[in-house]
Amino acid sequence: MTNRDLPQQLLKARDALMSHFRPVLNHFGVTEQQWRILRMLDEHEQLEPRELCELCQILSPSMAGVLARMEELGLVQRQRVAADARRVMVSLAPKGDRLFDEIAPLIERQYKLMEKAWGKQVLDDLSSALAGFIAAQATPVPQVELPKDGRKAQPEA
Amino acid sequence: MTNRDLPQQLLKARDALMSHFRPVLNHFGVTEQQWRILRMLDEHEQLEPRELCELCQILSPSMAGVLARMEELGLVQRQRVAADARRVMVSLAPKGDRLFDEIAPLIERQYKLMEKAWGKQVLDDLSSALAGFIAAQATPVPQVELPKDGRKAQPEA
DNA sequence: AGTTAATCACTAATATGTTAGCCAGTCAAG
DNA sequence: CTTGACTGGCTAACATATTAGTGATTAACT
Repeated sequence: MTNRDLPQQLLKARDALMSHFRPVLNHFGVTEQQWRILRMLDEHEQLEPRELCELCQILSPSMAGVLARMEELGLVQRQRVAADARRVMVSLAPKGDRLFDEIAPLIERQYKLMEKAWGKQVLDDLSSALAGFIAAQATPVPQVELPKDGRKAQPEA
Repeated sequence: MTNRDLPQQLLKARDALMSHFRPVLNHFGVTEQQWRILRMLDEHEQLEPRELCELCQILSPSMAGVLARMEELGLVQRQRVAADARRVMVSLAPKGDRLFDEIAPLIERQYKLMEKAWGKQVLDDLSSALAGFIAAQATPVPQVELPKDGRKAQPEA
C-alpha cells in the first residue's frame, strides 16, 4: 500500500537530482540526453546507434534526432559501416571530446557537493535499492488481463 | 564512485516499472501524465493547475496542453474562480470519473503481480530509499562554480 | 489612490518521448 | 538465384519536457 506511487517517487527523485546538474549542462548548451551520449562515447570510443539507445535509455526515434543535431553541432561524427550497409558507427568529434573534458569535472564536483550535503549513505542506499530493483527485472511478470471493450475516449461532440 | 550514474538508474528503473503499466493505460488511450492527473483529481475532487503541477510532477506549460486535451476528450472540466479571476479550478468530468474506476483496479492488480513476481521487499526497499532521498532534498546543496566563458557549441560552418 | 512587484495560467519555440510504420540491406531456406 | 523473414536506422504524427516570456490580475508599498 505504501509503494502505490513508485513511479511518482522515481520521477520526483530524478527531477530533484537533475535539478543540481541541469544548470551545469545548460551553461554549456548541452541537453541531458546529449550529455548521456557524450559520456558513453567518451567511455566506449565507438558505438552504433542501437547500442547508444540501450546504454542511454533513449528510444531509436529520439536518438535519430539527437544524433543529427549533435552532428550538426560538430560534437559527434557518423559513418556507415563498410561490411554492413545498414549499420552506422558513431564517435566523438574533437569538439565533443573537448566539451566532455570541460564538463565532466564539474559534474564530478557537483556529485561531491551532494554527498557532502546529504551524506554519502543516502545516495548509496538509493543506488543499491535501484540496482536490486533493476536486477529483479530479470524475473518476468504476467500482464494483467485487459477487458475486450477497448473504448478509448473520443472528443466531445 | 558506484553511484555516478544515479540519473541513469532512476531512468532505467522508471522505464522498467512503467513498461508494466503502459499496456494498461494504452489500452484505454490514456497517457501516463493523464493518468497521474486522473488519480489526483479522484483523490482531491478539486485542484488548481499549479497544485496539479506540484502533485503530478508536470511543469505548467505541459499542464496547459494536457488539460486542454483532457477537456476536449471530456475527461475533466475547468472553470474560473469567481473570487480570483486569474485562477482556475479543475475537476473530473463524469466520463473521466468512469474511466478512472475502470482503470484503477487493473493497475492495482498489476502491482500485485509485480509484488508476487519480485517479492514485496524489493519494492518496499526501493520506496524507502526513494523516500529517504526525497527527504534529503530539504538540505540545500551549493551549486558548483561555473567558468565564465559560457561557450555553447555552434553549428558547423 | 497609484505605482510596483508578484502571481497565475498560458503561449511560443525547440528538444525529446512514444507509437507506428517505412525502406534499404542482409540472410537463410527453397 | 530468389523469395520471405528479419534487422537497423529512419521518418511521421502526436504528446510531453524545457526554457523563456506574455497578459491579465492581484497584492503590497508609498
